[in-house]
This record gives sequence, structure tokens and C-alpha cells, in this order.
Amino acid sequence: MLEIQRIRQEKEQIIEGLKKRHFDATKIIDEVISADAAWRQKKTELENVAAQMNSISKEIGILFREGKTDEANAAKAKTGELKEQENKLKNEVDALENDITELMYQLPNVPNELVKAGKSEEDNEIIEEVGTKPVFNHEVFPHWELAEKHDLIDFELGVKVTGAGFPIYKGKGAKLQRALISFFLDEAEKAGYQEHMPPLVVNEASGFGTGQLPDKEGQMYHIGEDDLYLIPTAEVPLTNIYRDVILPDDNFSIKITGYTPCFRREAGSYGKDVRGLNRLHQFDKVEIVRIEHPDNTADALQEMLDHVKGLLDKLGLQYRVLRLCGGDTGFAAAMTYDFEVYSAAQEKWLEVSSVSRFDAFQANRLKLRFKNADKKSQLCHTLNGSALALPRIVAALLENNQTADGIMIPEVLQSYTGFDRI
RNA sequence: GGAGAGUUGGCAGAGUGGUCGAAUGCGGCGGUCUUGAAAACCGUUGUACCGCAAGGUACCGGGGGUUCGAAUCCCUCACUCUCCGCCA
Repeated sequence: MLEIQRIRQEKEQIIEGLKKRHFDATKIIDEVISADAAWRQKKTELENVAAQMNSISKEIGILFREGKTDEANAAKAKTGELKEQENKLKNEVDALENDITELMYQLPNVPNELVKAGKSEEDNEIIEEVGTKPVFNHEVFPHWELAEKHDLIDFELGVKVTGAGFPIYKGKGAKLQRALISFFLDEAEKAGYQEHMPPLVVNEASGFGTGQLPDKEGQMYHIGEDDLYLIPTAEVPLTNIYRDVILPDDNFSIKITGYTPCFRREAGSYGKDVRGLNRLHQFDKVEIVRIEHPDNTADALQEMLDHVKGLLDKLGLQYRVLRLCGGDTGFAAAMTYDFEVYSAAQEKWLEVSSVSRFDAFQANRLKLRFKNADKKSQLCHTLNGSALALPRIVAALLENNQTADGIMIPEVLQSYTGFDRI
């Protein structure tokens, strides 16, 4: 959620910025500003009436204590009209507040100045491309065929037990999952992130805190009986640790990481994009989350990008880095970089990480603040990124490392897997 | 699943209809004293919103109600704890 103060002060810049998303905010912002002006006026009126009521009530109390019952009852009679006014104003103020909140929920974050205007993924900028496409002198197989051939992942069995999109990893396939998770966590720890193991279900307040609710309700699995949600990413529990928190000073830099399974309903997905590991309802991911002073956000983002690059370098995967255009940048993000690895057999790029800065947008919903040098509360900045999501990494590793002698395991993983080939 | 007890400021903990945004203690901050520190003593110390300011308003788990007036009474929801049962 954008800050109302910012909308009052930087109306034009916000409208300009949101144009990069092909989002015309003019109407909403005008409505917000006029509703906000009306709200402040009504609010002041309401508070004046409340002040009068309070002072009369106080007097009545004193009169009763002094035994002046008649005078007290006379004063009581005066309150009727005020009370009516108060109720009327209260209703008006509440209605305006609801209007404003509803309007504000519709406004996405303002893209960073580096973000280019654009409508869809077609307009994303390729910032960097690392490595070369693998060359094969034999037939290449997609990962779902390799997984079946080597008995690594059983998609059919997953369908039997749960449904499509819930694969069962077996033998070396399961071990490879475990190895990647440990490797990613160890690397995050080396980079200064404290490991957390959070709950996999969250309450409604947490869903609102990170912005999955109310908009993306249909994307999460909901446990109706207890009104809890399966997490779509570790971002939700990890970030919500800091909901309603005021950090005591401006000298902080919070870096946390966590491995969790992620659950996504992926309603509306279909076709060849969902083949094999490309899109799942449950998958594993190591997430990194940072809470930073606004002055430090740009540096933090760069560090996170370098971290993810390091992981892909160590795994020996070819990858490219994209800066998403306005239209493709998520609702809450100010800027997002995607990492894609090349799938040799599918001959396409697979997104394996998304690293974003949210600036104060998320913190505003979370009420996550710090005390600045003037002892005033100020919103923190939040950032997060995948480091990394497993399924497509596994897909690329299987496909790109296939040889006539089996599938080669990258050296950095061998101490975790205990084998060097499949 | 059954029974009971709770939810108050950073923490502990009083407060059962009016002068309560809330005693007291601890912690924090500032000061006195001290070569320095500790102790002691004095002062100070919640959040948010409106306002140039003075000041005002709201908040005692959430929501609703009664009342001129609610931390306090009523309803409702959520959560926590204890005991019993079950159990990895």
C-alpha cells in the first residue's frame, strides 16, 4: 500500500510512475485525494463533538459526586443532540475511511526509476547473460523423461496420492532435493542470513501483511475449518515476523532466510508450460528476506542479485538476468529482477528466481517501522528473493548435465548428495 | 475432545462505572553524587491521527452493545495458559 502522505505530496510523480505499468491512476488518485480531504474535515468535526461530549460527561461526574443531582440531570438532557451528531459524523468518517482503504488497495507500487515502461514479458530488459548453451553429441531428453528413466521423480504416483502437480521424489531424486536445499541454506548462512524454520500455514492477518490477501486469495490453499492458509512462499511467514514492529533505532539490517515447501493453486494454468517440473502445486524453495533502512535498499538489492548469481555460477548453469518492465513487475514490487536458466532439452528459459525491492509498500501494510534520528517512526524497506526455487533448477540440472554416461552432479553438490552422477 | 483461568504500556503487575492514558516495580533515557563505575537520589519515558501551533481525538486482545460517561457491565469472536484425555 502506498502512503497517503506520499499521494498528497507527490500526486503527479505517482501517476507518471504508474504509467510505466500501463496503469492509469489518475481517477483513483483524484478520488483518494478528495475522499481524504473530506475525511480530514469530517474527522475534525467529529473530534470537536467528541471533545464537547467528553467535557460534559466529566462535569456530570463532578456534579454527581457533589450531590447536585438536579444539575447533573439537566446536563444529561443536553447530550442527546450531540450524541446524534457524533453518531452521524462517525458513520460518515467510517464510510470515508473504507472508501480510501479500498481505493488504496487498488494502487500498485510505483516502479523504480530504472524500470522501463512495458506491458508484458516481451518488454523485459535482458541485463546480463552468463555461460554458454551446452552442446550435445547425443539425443537430449526433457527432464520428465530423464526423471522416469532414472526413477527420480514419479508424477503418476503423486497424482494417485494427491493430484496433478504434487510429484513424489524418489531415491537419488529425493536426495538431490535435500542436497540442493542444504546447499542453498548453507550459502545463505555464509552470506549473513539467519536461518529460520517457519510454520507452513499462516493466519489471515499474515496474508494481508504481505499482500496475498485480499487480491490473490484464490492462489492460496485455504483451510476453512481453522481459517488458515498454506503458504505460497516463505516470504509470508518470514516477513510477517516483523508485522507491527517498531525497531528501536535507525542502525539495523535484518537478513533472514528459510527453506519451506510452497503451495500454490495455480488456478488457470494449463498446457505445455505445466509439463514435468515446470509448474507445480507444491515445490521447495529457499527464500532470502531483508529489512533495511531506506538508504540501504539499493545496496541490499545488489547484494542479493550477486548472491543468486553466485549460486547459479557454482551450479554451473547458464542463466540470464532480466529487469522486469513496469507491466510485468508484481503489484507490490518497485523493481524486480528475474533469473532464468536455460533448459537445453525444452529449448527455453525457465524462471528460477525473482528478486524484488518493495520499498515502503509492504512495510506500510505490515506497520513495520524504525525510529529515525529524530525519534520519529519511519517505514522500513523490505526486499526478498528466491535463492533458489528447486524444481526448475532440478529440471535444468538434469537436462543440461545429461551425458552418454548418465547425469553429472555439479561438484559443489557432491558432498551433499554423496554421489557424482545419476 | 472435556473442564477451568486468563488477555492492561518494553516487561512484570494493580485497577470492577466518573478526577484512568491508566498505580507500583523493573528496564530505557537525562541528571546529581563519584577519579571512573556501582549504589543511592531527582527527573523523564506508549502508539497513531488531525492541527502552523496551542491543543484535541482514538487506542487497556478484535468487533458490537448498555450509559451523559466503560479498562471496569453485557454479547460475540479470536488467542494464550493450566488440568484431564488422546498422541508424534
